[in-house]
This record gives sequence, structure tokens and C-alpha cells, in this order.
Amino acid sequence: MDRRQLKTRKAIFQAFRSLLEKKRYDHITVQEIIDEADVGRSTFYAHFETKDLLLDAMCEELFYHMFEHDPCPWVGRDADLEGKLAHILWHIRDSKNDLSGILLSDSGDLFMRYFKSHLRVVFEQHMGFFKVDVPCDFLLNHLVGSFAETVQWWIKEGMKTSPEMTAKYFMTMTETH
Amino acid sequence: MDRRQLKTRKAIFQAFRSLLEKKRYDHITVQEIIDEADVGRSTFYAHFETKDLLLDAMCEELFYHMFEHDPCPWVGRDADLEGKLAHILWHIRDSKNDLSGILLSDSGDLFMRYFKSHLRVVFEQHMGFFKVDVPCDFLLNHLVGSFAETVQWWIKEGMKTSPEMTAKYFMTMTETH
DNA sequence: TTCGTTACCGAACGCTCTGTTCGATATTTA
DNA sequence: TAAATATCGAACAGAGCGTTCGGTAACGAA
Repeated sequence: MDRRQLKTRKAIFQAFRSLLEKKRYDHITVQEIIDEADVGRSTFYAHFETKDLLLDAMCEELFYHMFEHDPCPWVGRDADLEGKLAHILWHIRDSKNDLSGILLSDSGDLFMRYFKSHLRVVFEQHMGFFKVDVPCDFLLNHLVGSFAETVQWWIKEGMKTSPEMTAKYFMTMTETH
Repeated sequence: MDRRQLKTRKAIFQAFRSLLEKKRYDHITVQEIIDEADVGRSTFYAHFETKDLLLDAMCEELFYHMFEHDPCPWVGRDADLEGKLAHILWHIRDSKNDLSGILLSDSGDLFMRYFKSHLRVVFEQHMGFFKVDVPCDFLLNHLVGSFAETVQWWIKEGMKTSPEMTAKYFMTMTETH
């Protein structure tokens, strides 16, 4: 990939992230993005057809490492659920892209939607763990939603508790004694 | 209130709701709303300064009855939590404003935010019921988020299970045996 | 019914943003 | 070095925004 392309792409992402912390997604204009990124108008449209597709691309990049690659050293691919969840929290806290700021922004729900769709896959692999007398799809939906809420709460509180402890809180709420 | 005002307000709300089922909130233009509502441009702005304030006003109206007034006949003000939750579900299902369609639309998250803020108050009155070893604000956040997820799941599945049964599902997930 | 009040209409306004085009310029890769 | 290509920047038509204002029609009170 041409270095110029990477540089432009990075500048746009950075500008976009910066704006997202100041105002809501649907109030951000392409004009503002290219001003902030210091990029030509036509250049922006050469990279992204629309603002929505820019959002898609950024989500792809934000969550790629968290769910697919670059695993936390102390968590293997066959870790237990609690370990995996702690890993996700660890990743959010130490993200270089200020992921926590984005998830908590006024447009956080937009990113939460992507986040949840990835979480769903994780939980699907551990459904056997939960033995409750409710419909299976209800349970899955519940777990994904609950953990997403847990993450939001955790960030809002300044991520004071450790990833491990936070994951434990969540598991406590879902335990089937 | 002047009949003309009520008629206009109703037409705008109706048009807005109709559009929300077809496309995302931030893709809806004021132009489309006034076309659909068959209302003059200046008339719209006489009622609502911005599209965001229209959203606010509509949420106010949508959730007013659910949380404050017009209680379901078989649920008193001092009902237990499960009863209150069932009442809320009952209200969503039988709403004349197609509340379920709105909550499930592409912009459902916007309305969920309002919904959750009201739910918070309800759960706050019943925190004594839950005895779990996690921080109190974590617990409250968890309950509100979980129930919101439950509602979303319920609507998506076509509201097949009864409000009572659905409330029971939820309580099952949060029981502290 | 009458009459003063008030809400609506509709056209027009300057403005901002959109998404596209194109030739000139600068950078990169081979 | 040379060919390819990414960026720039200006310009464009089109759409939406939010406001203004005079004319019209519906309203509510007497």
C-alpha cells in the first residue's frame, strides 16, 4: 500500500476520532473531517464513499485486534470465558486508539453495535457453561447485552477495577449456583 | 391548546414515526418530514426548533404513559418489581404509537437511551431485593441494561411470550438463589 | 354571528454541506 | 530515471437548513 494512502487514511481516522469526542456522529460533517485532517476534499472521497463507510472501516480496524489477533500474552485461544472477557477489557483499557473514549462518547452506541456483534461470537462458544431454564437465544442475547453494559459502566467509572475483577463481577451476575 | 396546533403536531409525529421505520434517524431530513406530514416549512419550525428537539418531544410523549400514568388495571403503584416490568411490556405491546416498531428500528438505540433513563428510576426503588456481592451502581446499571436487552429480544422475536412470562425470564436471570 | 386573535401557508432568502470532475503538482515504486 | 498514482484545489450543480414576511383561513370568546 502506498505510503501516501496510509498517511491520509490515518489522518482521517485521527480527525474522525478527535471529532467524535467533541460532538455526535450525525452532527459531524465531511467538511469538518477534511478540515481537521488537513486533507483535500476529493482525497477524502477517494478513500471513503460516505461518512457511514468511514465509520465501518474504522470499526473494522478498532475491533480487529481485540477479537481476532494480537492476543494478550497471558490468555491463550482456548482460555475460559472469564479469561477471554478479561482480555477484552485489558485491550480496551490499553488501546492506543482511545477506544474507551469512543465507546463512551455521545455516539458510543454506534460502536457498541459492532462490539456486540463480535461479542456474540465469543459467547456462542461458551453457551454450554450456562444452565438456566430460559430460551437459548434469550440467554445469548442477555449475556452479550449484559457484558456490553458492564463495559460501559466500567469505562464510565474510570476503569478503576482491574480487568480481572471486572470480569469476575460480570460472572457473578450470571452465575447459576 | 388550539385544535390546529394539535393537528399539526400529530401529523408531524406520525410522519416522523413513519419515516423512522423506513430509514435511520440521521438520514431523515426536515424536508422529508414536512413532505410526509404535508405541513408548511415555517410551520414545522414554529413547533420544533430542530430535529433533535422533535425527537425529545416525541420520546416524552411515548414514554409518559408507560412510566407515569395510565397504569395497567391489574398493576398498582406498589406492585412488586416483576409486576411493574410486566406492566411495561404490556404497554409496549399494546401501544397505539407502534412503540415496538420504533424501539426495533435502525434508530432504536436513540429511544433505548430514553427508555433506560426511565427504567433506572424503577429499579432504584427495588435495589433492596437484590443481594449480590458487587458494587451497587454496577448492579443498578446491570439490571437496567439487561432488562432493556430483554425488551429488545422480546420485540425482535415477535412478542410471542406473554409479558408476564417474559418478566419471569428476566427475573430468572437476576435471581440470587 | 361577529370579531379579534392566532396558526398555517408558501415563496423567497443566504448559507452550508454534498458528491463529483479535472488538470496541475508532488510523491512513490520499480 | 521514468512511469504510475495519490493528492491538491478550485469549481460545479444540487439539496437541505433555518429564517423572514405578507396573505389566508381557522379558531374561540363574546
